[in-house]
Amino acid sequence: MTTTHSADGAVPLDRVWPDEFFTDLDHNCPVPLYYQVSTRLERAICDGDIPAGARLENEVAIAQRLGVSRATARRSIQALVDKGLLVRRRGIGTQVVQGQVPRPLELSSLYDELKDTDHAPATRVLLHEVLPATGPIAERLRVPEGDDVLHIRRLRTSDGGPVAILENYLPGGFLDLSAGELAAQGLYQLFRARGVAIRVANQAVSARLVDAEEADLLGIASGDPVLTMERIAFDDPGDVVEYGTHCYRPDLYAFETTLVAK
Amino acid sequence: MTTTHSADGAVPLDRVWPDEFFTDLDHNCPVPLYYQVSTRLERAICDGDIPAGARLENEVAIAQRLGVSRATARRSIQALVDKGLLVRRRGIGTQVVQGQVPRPLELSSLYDELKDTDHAPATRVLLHEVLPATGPIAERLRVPEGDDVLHIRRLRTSDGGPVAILENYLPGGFLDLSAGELAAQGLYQLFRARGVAIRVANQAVSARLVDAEEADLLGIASGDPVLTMERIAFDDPGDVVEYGTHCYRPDLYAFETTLVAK
DNA sequence: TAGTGGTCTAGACCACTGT
DNA sequence: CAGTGGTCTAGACCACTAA
Repeated sequence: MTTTHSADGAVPLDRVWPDEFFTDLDHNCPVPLYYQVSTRLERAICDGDIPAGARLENEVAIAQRLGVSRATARRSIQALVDKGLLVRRRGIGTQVVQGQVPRPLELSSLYDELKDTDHAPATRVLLHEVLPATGPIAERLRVPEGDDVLHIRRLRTSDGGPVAILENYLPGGFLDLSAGELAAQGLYQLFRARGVAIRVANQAVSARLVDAEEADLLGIASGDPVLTMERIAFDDPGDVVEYGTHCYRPDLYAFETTLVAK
Repeated sequence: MTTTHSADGAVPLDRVWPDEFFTDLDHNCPVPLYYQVSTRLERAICDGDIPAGARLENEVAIAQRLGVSRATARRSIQALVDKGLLVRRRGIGTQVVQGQVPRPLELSSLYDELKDTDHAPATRVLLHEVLPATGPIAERLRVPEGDDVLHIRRLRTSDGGPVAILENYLPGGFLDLSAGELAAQGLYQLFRARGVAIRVANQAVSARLVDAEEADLLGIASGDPVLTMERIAFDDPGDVVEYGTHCYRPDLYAFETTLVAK
């Protein structure tokens, strides 16, 4: 067998690197080089321009072709390894993962998810009140008991049908969030608009039976199950931004994730 | 205010770096330097030896103290940033996240989870058969329809009580997995023992009502809800290793996760 | 302005894999 | 053995933040 083929349509086993996708790298652009490479490479893979199972050229060769250091090339590749698109094996090489399309999804809001998947999200604000934090709420929001917090309850619909009931508590800094704002945008959008970036969140997903009021709101029968999610979200400095307990119609919603081993 | 305090018990606002935790770094050890630093640093944070909210010394100083390059020190810190324990801000510094203990949890098996949390997991094999793959199963396992696959159904108990019913299909390479092995160990343990490393998994969590047989097995009433999980797991080269549909008692189990924003 | 993290380079040596 | 990814170094310049 020779070492280099060029146009064998069937199974390109030899090293692959499509230079043509990387002609417009800009070393003077404010966007980092590794990111430019990474995004282009990701697109080439997702579009199938680099076929599943293909072996990439080795890192030093890639770095040379791109005109960047090996560290930079490596960092670009690492980003896709972390996403589960590429697999590295020492002594072997780097390979595109075999057929599958691992969806991204992480730490996003229901509103964003629905919007991104071409559903039309809408929100009805069922409750909007400021009250002093009771024990359990104060504990979860990490504020002193008795501090004013915002308590909201929303019905989230998608394409007109009810999908979830979202109950949230927010600490003192957000008392001025209006019902109008909450009806028009997702909670996490409002956070972003205020310059609050969610950094970490702890969440637990489970199930229970629906209660009568929820059944009515969600348009399901009493005795039906609901999917539940409880979440505490933290901002950059580690302060609690939101505590929420949500319940979802399990026939309309599931928590889908792609997990990548460390 | 002076720039360096030493023993002000209350609020150590100045830069923090406990040299004493890093006296045993071994440059000749096969375990990577960045990993040695990272694990020690993580423990110091989790044990509270570096208090929540503390600001770390700057990266160049840390690197000097450790006797490593800045890149290595940086990589150690980055690992903890990815875990949500640290926050970096350009022009400001690196800070320990304010009070919380984000649990790890990612791509692990129920068996491991129970074991790690000091519960005693046990497995009863309810079903163990080899059969030709029907359409939907073949599609999910990415094997030709009619290929032999292993179909298993297990009851997982914790401290003697039933927690979940695990139904799985495995492709041809695993037909020889015995019922005895499955009773004694978790599925993912068996994979590891065979040198199969799970790399990526797609999973969806939802809820439904329990059926009569399941209710009996799980020791709950018919009409009760169960938490469901469906998962397809891929190994290093991207081949499907396992397809499973599980159902859990929601009063005994929840999917807990810590999400970190990219 | 001085200090911080964010990026990048051009080397180097090693451990592992196949032949 | 030669080739691969994994790690590490010692520099450098930049963008951002605060005083």
